[in-house]
Amino acid sequence: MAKYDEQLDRYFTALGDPTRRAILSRLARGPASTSELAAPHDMALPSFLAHLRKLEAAGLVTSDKQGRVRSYSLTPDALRPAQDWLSEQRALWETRLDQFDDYVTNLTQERTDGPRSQD
Amino acid sequence: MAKYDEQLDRYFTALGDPTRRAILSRLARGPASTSELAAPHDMALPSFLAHLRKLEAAGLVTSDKQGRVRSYSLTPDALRPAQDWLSEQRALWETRLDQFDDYVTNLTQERTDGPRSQD
DNA sequence: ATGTTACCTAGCCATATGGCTAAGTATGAC
DNA sequence: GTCATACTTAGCCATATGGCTAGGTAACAT
Repeated sequence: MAKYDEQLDRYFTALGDPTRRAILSRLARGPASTSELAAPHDMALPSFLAHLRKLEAAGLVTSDKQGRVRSYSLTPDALRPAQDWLSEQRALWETRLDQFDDYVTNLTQERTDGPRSQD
Repeated sequence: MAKYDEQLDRYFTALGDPTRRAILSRLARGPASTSELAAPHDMALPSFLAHLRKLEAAGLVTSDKQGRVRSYSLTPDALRPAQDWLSEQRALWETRLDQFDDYVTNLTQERTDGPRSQD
């Protein structure tokens, strides 16, 4: 499964930067224009715009330009995919940690010197 | 809050790569050695090792070397922080989307021409 | 002791990322 | 029309990232 999910790449990569997470937190308090968003960040505007573009490419925010002002807001269900992926993984491997626990117990008791390739 | 959470940076950045997510999925099926993990990836070993190191630096996996074999396994609660951050953000902004809805309604009714800088 | 296996280190290279300045475009104000 | 505002584009630069080969080092096998 998963034929190389580039969207998920952009997603997590976008979240892996403090400036971008700060933007998201700020937007959580309501929509804002480019310059409003940029103000607290000590960074030239073009550099800042690059972050906004990445967030938008990742589907985390959307923007709408009216006149000369571009307004950004959070994409409503944007974090769902990440949460889904994470909880899926977590479920998978918590199950597995249990099974592994079994396996080790088993091994200790039986002393079967086999490899663990159980793929 | 959040005085620049570098761990969260490493975390999300580590997840933002298909090879590394594949490693995690593989490990969800049980611990494995370096070469077992590397096998399905068409990549030179040193390049692959770099991914493993990033996952470990992010706290997503742990490793243990016995003899000449290093075995990797998932860090049990590793995905919690990411999940927590995500659901916190989501809660925040879903609340806010409601509040914003209120705000807009209010604005439409009262016609108060105030700025929205409420940070 | 010699060889093989399994991993590690060092160093190189190409591209991506994240920052900058300078200059351009388009809208709103006068 | 002229000017200020609010982005946007273009192009430069330094560092980080992700890949490679070549050559270790340490453990197991013979």
